[in-house]
Amino acid sequence: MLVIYNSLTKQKTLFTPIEPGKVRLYVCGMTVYDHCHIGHARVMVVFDTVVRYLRHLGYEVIYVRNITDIDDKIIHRAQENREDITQLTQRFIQAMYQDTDALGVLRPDLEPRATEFIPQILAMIQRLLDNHYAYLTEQGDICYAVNRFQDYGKLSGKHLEELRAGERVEINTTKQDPLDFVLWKAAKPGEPNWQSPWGPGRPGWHIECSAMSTHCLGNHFDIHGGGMDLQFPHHENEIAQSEGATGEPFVNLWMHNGFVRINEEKMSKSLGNFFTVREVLQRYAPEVIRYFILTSHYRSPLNYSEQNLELARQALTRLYTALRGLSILGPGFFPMAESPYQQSFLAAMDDDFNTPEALAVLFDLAKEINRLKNTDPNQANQRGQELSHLAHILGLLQTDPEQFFQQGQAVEEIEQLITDRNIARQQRNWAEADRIRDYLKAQGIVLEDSGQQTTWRKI
RNA sequence: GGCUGAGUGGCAGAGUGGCUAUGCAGCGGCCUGCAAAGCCGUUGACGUCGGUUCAAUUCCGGCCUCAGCCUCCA
Repeated sequence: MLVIYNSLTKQKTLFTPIEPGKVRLYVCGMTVYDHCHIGHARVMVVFDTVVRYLRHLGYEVIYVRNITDIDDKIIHRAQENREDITQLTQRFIQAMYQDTDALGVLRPDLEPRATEFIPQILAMIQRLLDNHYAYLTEQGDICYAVNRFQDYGKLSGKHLEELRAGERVEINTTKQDPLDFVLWKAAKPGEPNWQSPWGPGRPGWHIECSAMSTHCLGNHFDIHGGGMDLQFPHHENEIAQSEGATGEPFVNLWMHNGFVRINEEKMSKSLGNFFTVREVLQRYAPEVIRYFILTSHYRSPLNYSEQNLELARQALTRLYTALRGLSILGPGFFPMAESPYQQSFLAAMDDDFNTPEALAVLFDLAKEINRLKNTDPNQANQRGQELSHLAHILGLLQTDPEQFFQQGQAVEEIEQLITDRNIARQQRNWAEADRIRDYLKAQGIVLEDSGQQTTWRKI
């Protein structure tokens, strides 16, 4: 029985899809004006894991993750670069795919882009105007009238009065209420724009997600996700827009993942303390980054540090070591019916996607495999199969162990040296054998002798 | 100031009203030419002050500290 924490009710509740057996899920994706950083990687990996698990449970999942390809930051960046906007966004969309593919993030089923949904956006704004949730300002913008929406603040636990008290003074505004937000921005000279009944302009940030999610998944769908920082105002505004326009409940369950932190501080663009995925990939295998993300529960903070990445590398090494030398058929094969490991794993994942606990089960399994390797190779293979099967749900352990250990090293040279060393060992020339081993160790290659065989791995 | 969330052993990080989380590191042993890996055993913890209870790290309350949102942000 899958239980998920709902940001809307601030409680864990039994997950019940609107339509039995089907899950409709929307996640706020990237604004494509720069490379993915580790914070983006976390959203991608977390919800990829959610989708993988839902599918494992047998749900038919429609996973939608949008791309924001028009907004202020994109326009500014394009101006800075003296680059065409489409060229800029295309470039970073490609870069995003490189990063997410590396991390084992499966592509969403639908990936709507704001610029491709202008008609739907205009239609929704028109409905909001018709329903008196929106108004035209003197500047020609369309704004959402926050006080018209009864439940405004229900997601973030905020009240209009309190928000107003802390409001910063905005100058030159023609809004009726400082908390009102823009649905449609009238075009300024030189800015990209689209035709609308209210003149040329472009969509505000929040409206695209309302238009795209309801268009792709229907007015009322199961799960909406994103980073914690989107809870307010972005998701709050999405609710106001969608429910205001459709008159139906928008989303049953809101999931928000925690931040990546550096030195007890949020990793963010504005603080400038971020690492891009491609930077980190230069030093760590992609799977290490994925593992690292899954070591902490998705709602907890994730502390980024070189040391923690190193811990992740070592932990993953232990799992791959257990798999080493076994014959694994692939994640689809899993002959065992009743298994205490599988049971614990599923129980952990059923409890709001508790990946740290699920990973702990993988280590229990690894220990069992290591024991069995000497006593019952057949059983060891079976458990190895199980390990691979369960890890697959998390998107882990899907490469060949030797490949993981070798990581693009000059394999032939190393194996020649190992052969040389083993000849020396046969001749009981320990000095020479140790010299070769130390030489390789200095290059980060560790040798392991077992019986007649010598294996190696890159640290 | 308002609203969230968190404080667990050397580090990372789950969890539980009484029973070993897990990984890395440490200690003792097995294995090994010596190692490495692996296996067996083992040390070590729940911010603080009260309350509830036979029993609290786990429930309740106060306090302290930290992070986040309230402005673009995953």
